[in-house]
Amino acid sequence: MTVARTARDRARQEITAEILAAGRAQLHRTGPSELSLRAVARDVGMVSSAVYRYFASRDELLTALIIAAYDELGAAAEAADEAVEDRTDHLARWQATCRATREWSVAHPHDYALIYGSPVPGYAAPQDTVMPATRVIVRLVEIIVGAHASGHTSGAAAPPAGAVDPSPVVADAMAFIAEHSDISLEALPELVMRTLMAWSTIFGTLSFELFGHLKGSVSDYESYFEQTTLRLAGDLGLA
Amino acid sequence: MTVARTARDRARQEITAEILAAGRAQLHRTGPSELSLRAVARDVGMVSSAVYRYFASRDELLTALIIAAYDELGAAAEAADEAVEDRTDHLARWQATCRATREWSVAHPHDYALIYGSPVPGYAAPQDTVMPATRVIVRLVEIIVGAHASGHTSGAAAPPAGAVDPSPVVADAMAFIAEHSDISLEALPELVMRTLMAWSTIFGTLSFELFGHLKGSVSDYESYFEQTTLRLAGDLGLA
DNA sequence: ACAATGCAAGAGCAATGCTCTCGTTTGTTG
DNA sequence: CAACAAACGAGAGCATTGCTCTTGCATTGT
Repeated sequence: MTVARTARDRARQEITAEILAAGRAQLHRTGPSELSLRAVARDVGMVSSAVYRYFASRDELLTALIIAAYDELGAAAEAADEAVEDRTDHLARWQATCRATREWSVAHPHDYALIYGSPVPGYAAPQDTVMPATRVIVRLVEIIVGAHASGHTSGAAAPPAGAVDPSPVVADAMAFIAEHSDISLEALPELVMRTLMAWSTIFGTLSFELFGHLKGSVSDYESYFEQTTLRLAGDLGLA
Repeated sequence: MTVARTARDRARQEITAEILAAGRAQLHRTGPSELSLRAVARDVGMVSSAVYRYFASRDELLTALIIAAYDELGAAAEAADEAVEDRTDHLARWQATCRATREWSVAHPHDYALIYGSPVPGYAAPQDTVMPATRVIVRLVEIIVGAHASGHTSGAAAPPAGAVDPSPVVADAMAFIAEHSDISLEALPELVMRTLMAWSTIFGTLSFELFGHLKGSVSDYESYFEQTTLRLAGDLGLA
């Protein structure tokens, strides 16, 4: 956060925040594709053209909202993990992190759709969004690798017959982790593979729930999710 | 398909199909939320108001396109399964069905986003869409249950310690299968639970791939998907 | 042959994203 | 302190959207 020097700078920051908040509020009422820059302008008592002094386009406003959503979700997940007192109970940490992810998602379905739903066409996520987007999965990786490093594991799911060495497939993911964190996961490609799968399962399940694909198949979404993440933890060898 | 009796009926069916095709084509160029009824009208050489004789609203056009997409995907998956000659090789059938699902999805990303992305706000999927939507998962269930019924299985993943009986959680799904198919899966709640999870993983993975969430983590999407479904098959006990 | 119906066209409404041009306010520089 | 440049808010305007309504024309079944 840069310090606001002049009064104008301060006003600019404030108004920018106001616009973002109004956009946020409108997002909760309508939905990503329905977000109207004019309506946001009305909410903050400005004329539509004035908003363009702060955001060059509707997409730029969306990008800011996307980053905010990623950060909020990431913070919620991290906080839930850190609230677990026994830091060696990796299963509890895993479940808490997953649970917080779901709770934030069902509490903010429109924000969830904004970041995990279909991208708005023609909109390419700028680089600013990638770091906030990784917070949840990075935390999950930390928990899993931490468990394996400290030996708090039971047997993880073994690769089935016919499976090839997943090293080349997950090489990029391993490189990313190696670069952006101090976690060491050399010689654990199968675990990384399973972690990616679990990650996909978690958000696939949430998307299914929030987008209505589980209607008719599952009634108690919370229990279903809980049982799902529990089995994923088992597959990952979390004791 | 009802037989077109009068010339007027025939023209109506033809024009309806033309509108749908134009909508389809436009969808491939832009995206669900960008689909413009006026542009579709222009494509088929009509004025926008004329289209309303065939579809009461933009949402109704979208619904028709959604059903078409579900049916196309379902048909592709079923055809891939049926192309496997050895009907007892349930693993091959599973992999073929999954592979076809992905192939259709990457070939039709916009149609995929239409059915598995964020729903358009205020739009509630009408009842007509639910049966076509179930074709893929029903086929997957058939393969899995068929394998278990005929004994072509190795050990499926066991529920981890602390897991509760998933029966109540998956009761609705079992009731649905019992009603809409002749598959018998009594006393297999854990398998149903794992099947739902695998289903979520498959489409979670596809959503991640198509919506750009795997960028930077996976480079060879095809191999990654293949290895993913292979492990899911293992978890489901497919030999 | 005729009345009823189906249909396409056009005008029109409210709303959208975005651009451009105005004065006005603000901050910096000579 | 004065002058200039940059930032700013307001308003008008453009092209576009989904949708409604009315008006005629063509097709249909009797």
